[in-house]
Formats: sequence, structure tokens, C-alpha cells
Amino acid sequence: MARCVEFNEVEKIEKAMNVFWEKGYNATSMQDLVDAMQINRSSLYNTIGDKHQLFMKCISYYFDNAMIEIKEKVAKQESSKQALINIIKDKATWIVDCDKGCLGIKTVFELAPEDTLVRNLMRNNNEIFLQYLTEVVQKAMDNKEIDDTEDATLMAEYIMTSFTGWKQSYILDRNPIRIKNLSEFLIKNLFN
Amino acid sequence: MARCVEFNEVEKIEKAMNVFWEKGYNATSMQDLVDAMQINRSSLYNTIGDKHQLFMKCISYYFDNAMIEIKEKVAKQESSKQALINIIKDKATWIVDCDKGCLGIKTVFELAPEDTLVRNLMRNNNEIFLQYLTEVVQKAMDNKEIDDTEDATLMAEYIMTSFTGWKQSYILDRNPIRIKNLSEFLIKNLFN
DNA sequence: TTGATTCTGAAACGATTATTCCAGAATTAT
DNA sequence: ATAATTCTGGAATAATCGTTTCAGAATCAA
Repeated sequence: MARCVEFNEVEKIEKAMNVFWEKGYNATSMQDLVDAMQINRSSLYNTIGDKHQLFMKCISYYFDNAMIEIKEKVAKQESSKQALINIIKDKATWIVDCDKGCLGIKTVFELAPEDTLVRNLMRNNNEIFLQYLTEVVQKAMDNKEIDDTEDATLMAEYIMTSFTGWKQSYILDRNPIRIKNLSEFLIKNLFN
Repeated sequence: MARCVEFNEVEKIEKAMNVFWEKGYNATSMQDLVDAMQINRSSLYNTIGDKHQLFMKCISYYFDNAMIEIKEKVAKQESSKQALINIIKDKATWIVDCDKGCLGIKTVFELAPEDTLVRNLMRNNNEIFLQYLTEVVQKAMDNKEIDDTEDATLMAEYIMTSFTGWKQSYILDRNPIRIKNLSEFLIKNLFN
């Protein structure tokens, strides 16, 4: 009886995400988005919603992918300690290799302080990631691979917060050595 | 022969800074600025310049004040190690108490990746702060107050990058205990 | 093919953006 | 007081913002 949607929404979300990723929310115009998504203005508003709704979908997509990726990597590791070390090293590598910023961090500083919807979404995402990381830390402790007198959650938080600082440093200095040194220093401090 | 400027530029810069501090660069309009600064549009453009120039002056002012403040605090301390501990604890307190974000961090993530002028200014500021912090670390090492087998610059960088992560955590969670624990964990890791 | 429905493209919307312009008030030196 | 200069307030500008509207093309079931 009627015509069907002809585009793949997930595919379009991904393209929009890349624009937000590069420019941030406020600096991205709807014109930028429709250009990048190769979709009509009307179709965008009819099927996905307005700019804010689109953005929320983008950061959800961003986070879901990040979680899938990290879980795959951890699953490949026998040792939980080694899994943690790999997570840290991978993050250091990613920060240097990815020429864009980090959509997550960018969003926290640009929108979260004033935008409750975004803040809640980001907080949930963050908490889910933190819980997962805590599990890995706890396993490493249970296996006596690392010092188990510390609080596992605190250790996971400590690791996560480090990543943010590395990104800031790299945006300013573009110095890969610095990031490498910082990550190795973190590993040494925590696991030796 | 002619009329003089009737407002105190520094005072106006400070008011503008507070607006940028709360809302960020892109989300702040010239209307917001002239309202807050209580200055005429024309006067603003004639004496200070456009939005971007005003912003550059604001972050310079922001950074200069931060440097003065920290130097005063360090000067009051006999022990360099204690000075470092105080810097870390003060930052943790500041993050929790200051309801605004951090203009410096906000700017790095919002503008620095694309805006060369801002990036260079921020990088210089960051480097100056880093050098100063390195000096304090080095003194503590020379006095054998802390482990002197580490690189002082790396240690200073490590401290600085931690601050950024704490701010992110606090924006999302508003949990003062978390920040306190993170700061104490950092101090323990570095100085015990 | 017909009729119903939905997608599509482009134009138009009103609001807001940063910036400029200009007439007139205010201040100064002569 | 006069003339020169600069500040000031507000209007005006052109561009861009996010969003809506609508006629027509496209697709579907019957």
C-alpha cells in the first residue's frame, strides 16, 4: 500500500556520527549532516528526528560499538592482567592514531554540563563501561595477578580517567612519545 | 583632543571569561557577551575586537590568573613534596567546588583540534604550567623527598593529565567522594 | 491501472548569528 | 566657546541556523 524507507538508518547514523565526532555538536550544522548522510532534510526529520535526537542516537551508536570492541579484545585474553594492559596500550595507540578527537569526551565537556538528557545518557554509558572494567580488574585480583588490597572500582576509575588526560595532551602536543610514556607509567604504577 | 575609553578592559574581559567558562565558545553569542560585559557592541568591536579575539584574551587572562594562584600557594610551602600534595588536593577540591567546568579543558576539546590559533595559545600555556610543575617535582626529588629514579617531566605530565579525567568524572557523576578517592590514590601511587 | 500512501527535493520559514555602520552624545585640547 | 576626536546606542546587514511545508515523484497493494 505504501512506499518503504529506502535508506539504512544505521548506516546514516554512522555517517552523522563521524561529523559530530570531528566538529562537535554546536559546530555541526544540519547542512553538514544532510551533506554527509546523503539524505534528504525531510527524510531526516521524518524518520530520525531533529538534531538533538540524531545526536543522541549517534552517541549511543558510538558507545555500543566501543563496548563490543573492547569485550572482543578482552575475550581473546587468557590473563585478566594482560587484558588490562592491552586495554591501556590499545587506548594509547588509538589516541595517537585516531586523528579525530573522542566523541565521548568532547560531548561531556561541551554538552553534559547544561544538557540533562545528554548527561544522563553519557553517565549511563560511562557507568556500564566502568562496571565492565571493574569486573576485569576484580578477576585479575582474584587470580592474584595484581595487588588485591586495592578497591577494584577505584582502580578501574583511575584507569578510565587517565585516558581523558592523554587525549587532551595529544590534542595539544601531538606527541606520540608522551602518550606512550604516560601509558607505560600508568601500567608500572598499577601493576608492579 | 579626544574622549577616553570609559571602561576598564580587564574588568570586562573577566566578565566575558565567565560567560565563555559556563557555556563554551560556540554556545556563547555576542548578545550574551554584551549583556554580561555591560558594554556596547561598537565599543567591544572597536577596543577589543571580534568574538575570537575576545576569546583569546579571555583564556590568556584565565591562564595568567591560574599561574599566579598556584605560584603563591607553592611559595607558602617549605617542602616541595608537600607543595605537590597540596596542588593535587587543591585541584580535587576545586573540581568539586567550582560549579562551572574548566575553561581550559573545555577549550581544548571544543576548539583546539580545528583552531590553530587557539591550539597554539593553549599549548604554550600548558607547556608553561608543565615546566613549572616539573621544577617543583625536581626540587622534591633533589631533596630526596620522593623517589628520584623517575623522570620529573613525566611525573608532572602524569599529574596534569589526571586532573582532566577527574573533571570529566565529576561532570557526569557529581560524586565528590570519587574525586577525593582518585586524588588520594594518585598521591599514594606517586609518593609512597 | 488505480488509488492510497510515503518518500523526496527544494523552497520558505522565522529566529538568531556575528559584524558593520552611522548619527549623535560626550569628552578633550585649544 | 569652539573644533576635533572618540565613544555610545541602536538600527541594519547579510549570512546561517534549525525546522517546516508542500507539491510531485515513487512505490506499494488491490
